[in-house]
Amino acid sequence: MLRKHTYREELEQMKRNLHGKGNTKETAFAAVRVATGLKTAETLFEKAVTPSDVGKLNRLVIPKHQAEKHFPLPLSGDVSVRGTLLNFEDVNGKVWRFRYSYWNSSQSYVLTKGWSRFVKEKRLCAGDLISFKRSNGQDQQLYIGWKSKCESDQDTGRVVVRLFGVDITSLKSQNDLVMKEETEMLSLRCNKKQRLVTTI
Amino acid sequence: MLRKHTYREELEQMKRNLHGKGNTKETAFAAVRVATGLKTAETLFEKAVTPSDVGKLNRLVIPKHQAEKHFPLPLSGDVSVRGTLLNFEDVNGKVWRFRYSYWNSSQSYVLTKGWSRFVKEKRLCAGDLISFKRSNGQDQQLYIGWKSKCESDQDTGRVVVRLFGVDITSLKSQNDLVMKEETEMLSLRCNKKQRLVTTI
DNA sequence: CTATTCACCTGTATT
DNA sequence: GAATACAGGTGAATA
Repeated sequence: MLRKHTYREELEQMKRNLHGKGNTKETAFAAVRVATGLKTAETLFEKAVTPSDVGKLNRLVIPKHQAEKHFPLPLSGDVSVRGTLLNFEDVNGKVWRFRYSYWNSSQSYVLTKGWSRFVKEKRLCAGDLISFKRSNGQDQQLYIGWKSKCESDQDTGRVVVRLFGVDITSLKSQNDLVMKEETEMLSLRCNKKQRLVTTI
Repeated sequence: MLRKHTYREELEQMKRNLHGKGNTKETAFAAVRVATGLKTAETLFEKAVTPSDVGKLNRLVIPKHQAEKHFPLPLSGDVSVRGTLLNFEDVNGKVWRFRYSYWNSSQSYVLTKGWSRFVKEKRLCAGDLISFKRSNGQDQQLYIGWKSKCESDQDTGRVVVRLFGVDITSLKSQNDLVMKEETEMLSLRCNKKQRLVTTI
């Protein structure tokens, strides 16, 4: 099913379709799949966020082993620099820029600046699962995903369902990726209203 | 009783005695008195520690007046620097390095880093009395002392009494300084056993 | 002002 | 036993 070699072509085709004539629903969905690149992104690791990760400390601890394996800090004269910025794209195509650094005092790797905004927008709760992925393509684009620990409550899909009264329960049986793409297409058109709901 | 002018001579004599022939018990006790310098240390001030001082805040508030009088923070361009490190020697000769700084938010002077370890090792409880002293000698060495608010329970002397079954109750009538020096001489020889007891 | 960010710190659980 | 990882904190600086 993976078609890495046609990726760039698909992206170009998507752009043509979106800005040109054939902007059908199906084309748009495909565009999202391509734009987010998740179909060819490998999951680097996942973490169930702790109360502290989503609390007032405004930071996410990256387990050391995963951090050093997947997010090595750039070196400056044989010493890791203080921090750097990492860009992650979410399933909606939104890019999140986080400050990523190492805290000497606690010997731990953390995402700091920008993280609290992600927690707020995604309504992350303790126990929710976040995932970090990297595109297999040339761009090595990083992605960030999230899943409610209880798929049946605060999930994005549910919110949209209640918003528009549209029965898309059948989408639940499909995989999360497709579901989130569908809900994203809805939220793109009704962004403000959804925000109102999601901030209740 | 103070014999400041003979201090350095006494120290030299102590060294000669310790490393030479005459290492009697009395000489050793004198050596401790000299080494700790407490006999010529003046007490700067005392404080009965509060529950917060020995609790989870991991800090000791130094009364402002005493702090500014005795522990002025170094200046850097007419402004007190953020913090500094102060070394205090306890009666056992152990050096405690505390971070000492001023908290703008509470307008108070505090000992932070290192303080909780002192609380734990000395088993400080709310109401216990701590004292700060400074050597009258050239070194201006700082000392820290502590006294249980209830001399008859967890005092260091008592622990040693129970440990070795030696009746040194008479020492109680002497001043704390001498008592602690005596008990120190015992603990120096029986360090491990005492630790076992004091960590019950 | 408040909220966020930053660079520290520590107790506890685990290895 | 010691060393490490990290969840849960802090004050201060900044936006």
